[in-house]
Amino acid sequence: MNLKQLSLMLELSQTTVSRALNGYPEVSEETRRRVMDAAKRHGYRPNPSARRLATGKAGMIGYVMPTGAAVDIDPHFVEFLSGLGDYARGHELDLVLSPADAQDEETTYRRIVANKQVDALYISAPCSADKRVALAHQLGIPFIVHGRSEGLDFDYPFIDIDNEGAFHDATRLLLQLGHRRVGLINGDDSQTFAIFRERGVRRALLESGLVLEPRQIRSVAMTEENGYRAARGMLEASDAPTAIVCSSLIMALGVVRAARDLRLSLPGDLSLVSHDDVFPWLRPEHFSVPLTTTRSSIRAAGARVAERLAARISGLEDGARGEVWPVDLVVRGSIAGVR
Amino acid sequence: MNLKQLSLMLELSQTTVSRALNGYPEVSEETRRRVMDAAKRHGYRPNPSARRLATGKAGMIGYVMPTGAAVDIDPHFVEFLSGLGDYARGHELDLVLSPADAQDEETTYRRIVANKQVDALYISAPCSADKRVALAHQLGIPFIVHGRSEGLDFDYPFIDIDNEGAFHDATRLLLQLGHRRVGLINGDDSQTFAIFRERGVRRALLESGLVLEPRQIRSVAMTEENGYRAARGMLEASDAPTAIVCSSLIMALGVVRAARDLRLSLPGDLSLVSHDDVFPWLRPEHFSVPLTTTRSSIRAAGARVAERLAARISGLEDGARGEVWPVDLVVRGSIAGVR
DNA sequence: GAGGGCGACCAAAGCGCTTTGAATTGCCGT
DNA sequence: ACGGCAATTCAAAGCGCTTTGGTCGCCCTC
Repeated sequence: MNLKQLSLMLELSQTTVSRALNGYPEVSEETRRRVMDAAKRHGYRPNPSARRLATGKAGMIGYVMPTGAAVDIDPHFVEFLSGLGDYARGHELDLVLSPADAQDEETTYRRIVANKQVDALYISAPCSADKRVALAHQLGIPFIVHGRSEGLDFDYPFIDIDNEGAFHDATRLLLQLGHRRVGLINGDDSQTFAIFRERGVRRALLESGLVLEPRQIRSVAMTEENGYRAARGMLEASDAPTAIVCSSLIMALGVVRAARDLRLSLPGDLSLVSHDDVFPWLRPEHFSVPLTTTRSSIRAAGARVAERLAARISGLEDGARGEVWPVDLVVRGSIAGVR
Repeated sequence: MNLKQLSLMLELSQTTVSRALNGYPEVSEETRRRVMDAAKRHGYRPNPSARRLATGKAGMIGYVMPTGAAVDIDPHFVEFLSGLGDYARGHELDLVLSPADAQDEETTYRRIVANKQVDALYISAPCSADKRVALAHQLGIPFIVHGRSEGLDFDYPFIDIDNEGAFHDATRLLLQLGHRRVGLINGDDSQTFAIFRERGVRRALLESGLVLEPRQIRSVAMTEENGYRAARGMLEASDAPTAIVCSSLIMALGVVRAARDLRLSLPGDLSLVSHDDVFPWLRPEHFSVPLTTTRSSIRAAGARVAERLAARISGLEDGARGEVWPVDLVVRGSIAGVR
């Protein structure tokens, strides 16, 4: 059943039927009702390929996915995707993942924009002066950044959590508990979120007249093993921290293991705070010692990104508004006053 | 630059240019070279929307992603995706994720097939007599199942790992070490992989004249917490198992935690084997006691699925060949002879 | 030398929509 | 009675490809 057949059946022109269906005002209410009705009855659905060709709109949102043998997709991504899907489902928005060579994402961005394969895209895990953000901006495709990029000479729309505030507050709490040597086990510091978190820790320390020693900070890919190594490295040193702030639950697993290997008890010998993106399959309250966390649902962020992308596509949103979400600090058993 | 301009420029018809570009034989080699050359020089790329409308082929592969507030996407998915992307990248194949109401995926399947939004799709985590597999088969769209479904009255193409063999071998090894009470902490047993794994354990036990008691088996969603609960439940019982086989590393984390809480040492008091899908961020060799695992890279499976989907799209593959991959049994410190 | 076959190319008809520009109608004011 | 105007409707021209159904030479065969 295509438009032609439907219009023949209704004894109307394709124009009128098309307009009726797409809510244009210049069609009488009665006609619209008739058309809508017939369309529903015959299960007519406009062919998206044809519509795409005619309008240039794809009805899809895109994500350029870096791939390569050495590239590991962040497990956070799947939770983000859940959220995106939650929203997109109700709006018949599909998501297209375009795999790209991690060394050369630009080609892929250019391709999907030139081909009009998607109406909007989102960019995740930006670094400073992120090339992709600059490119999307320059190509003029609607986009939302999940996270922030610093050092670009234009504004852009984003949603991010208050990483600096979260880590500041976590660190301040530890300081209030009497800790003086606080270590930071951070994610890869080419990424903005890690920079902000470090900044938060530093600011809190500074407020107490302390500084973050280079030995007390590690920036690594967020795996269990890296968490372990980083923690061990710090904890075996002579000026071992009495508290550690850590950027992901997965690394926190490694930190806990390191503490155990070194016969340090939590929270007696070591206080630990981790950021928690809220995975259903690994919860801080179920660690052997329940973990104090800075918590923000990455899934909720996914849903919000989808919502804003949809708004941008339909012209309901424009401009460069950035949204920064506050982060919960959830206190559990893994922190205590310093001995 | 579109086909028309290019053909004008070359003083050839659109037909000939199109054929030259698409490798049809009825164009002279010289002309083809000229065309190819000009296309490259002017950066001509056929408009995919137009091509789609004309051919009905989308140049994309699809995945219907169940979503909903209560639905958690499996973290395995992201690794699978990595693999898929690794292959797809080299072939300019994009993946479209169509979010669907987990209660009613059929509507979404029908939509994407009717709209010809994708040329082929893959189906993951099938259950017995999986509706989606039946539907894809019936709708006649090329597809590959990652995993298997039993109880369908037709054959279909799939790739799966030898879950039964893996769990059989793991269990047999434990039996050879003298264990007589082996527990199984399995994934949700509506899914085929869990059924096969259980079958493998049962078979191995049977070969030693043993049976798997209902108390010694748990089928749960694969979270850390569920692993913990299941292990605790088993280990606190009077006929506690001396060895546990477990379906995922994440659950194994919970099992280890339970053992620790109960002051059971690994492998002294409890032997543990887990299945390992090979995540970069959580490795069995880095558990406090290195874990013996049945190992199979889910990422490799993703790449293979993409490869076969591409082959199906281009007509290089058809029929219902199923591929079953062997699984490594990697022995590490978490198992020992029974005391 | 007529007929057939073949290699190379082309004009035009789709694919199924949206959108432009125009036509038709009824109604109002003057 | 007539021009003007708003409300509806329409025919046809795109969108940029692929594919059908040719044409046009040219060589080969009998």
